[in-house]
Amino acid sequence: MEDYERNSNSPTHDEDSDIRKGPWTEEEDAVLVNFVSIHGDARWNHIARSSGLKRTGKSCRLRWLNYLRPDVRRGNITLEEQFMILKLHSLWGNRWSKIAQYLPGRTDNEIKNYWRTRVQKQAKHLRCDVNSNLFKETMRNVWMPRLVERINAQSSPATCEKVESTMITDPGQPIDVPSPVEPGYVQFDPNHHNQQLVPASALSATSSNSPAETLSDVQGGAVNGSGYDPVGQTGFGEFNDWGCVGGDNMWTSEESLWFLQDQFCHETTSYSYN
DNA sequence: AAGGACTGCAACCGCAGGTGA
DNA sequence: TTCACCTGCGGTTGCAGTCCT
Repeated sequence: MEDYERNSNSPTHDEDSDIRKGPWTEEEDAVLVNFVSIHGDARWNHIARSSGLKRTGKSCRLRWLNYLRPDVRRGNITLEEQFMILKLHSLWGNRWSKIAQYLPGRTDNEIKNYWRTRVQKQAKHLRCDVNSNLFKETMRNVWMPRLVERINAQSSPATCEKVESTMITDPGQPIDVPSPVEPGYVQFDPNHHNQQLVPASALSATSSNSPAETLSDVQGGAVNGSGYDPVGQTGFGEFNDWGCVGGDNMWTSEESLWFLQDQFCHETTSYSYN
């Protein structure tokens, strides 16, 4: 995506003013980074005016927070981060900035994009609203347990206890709220029984460097094993982990729920449901 | 090979809340 | 108290890259 910015045409100018819009250039980035390093990341309108950048303060702030900030993490959303997003979204809804506080280095914009492009896509394929009970049930009872399986599978038994039933929360029960983590650290313990801080660098070294460990992999890997999202693109006529059938044979919500309940019976052999 | 469809994500927009004069 | 300005947030858009037919 960096290429997108670097290769795209130069930013446009507002007709009425001299304000630039569109992708940032390397030169603009350099100016902004230099200016923020000297004057700090506050008073964005002042920065915009004083730096000579023909950008609005809002634009400068956004560019800094979402891209130029030194601690911003880029790359795939890890399994742990996916779990946190699902869990926190079930608590707070579209409070992206609040959710982002619990995912160090991830921006609200990135999380928002993740939700819209990955999660809402699944709701679409289930033919249900992302806020519907059916979708929430699917997320809680199918997707999150699978994430846990994957997380456990990639964790060393010596260093990470098997994640057990209590992380799969009862729909009627509140989910325990984790605490915001200190910058530069990633906190992950789905149970919150073994709260621990793990250096973000360590986590990214193990998880984010694995391109296949994406949501789509979690969704379809067990069935199709292709590494390519079978739900969003292909997988017609095949069951996927969301308990629906793609393409023209898409299940109705009722059928999905029926499958889900059946699936859930199997899930509970591994995860007891409190 | 070509072109249409789809995807992912950076960036913009509008609004609300906070703050200070 | 009111107004103007600033900041932050969530929603939306635009577009390059990728995939599919």
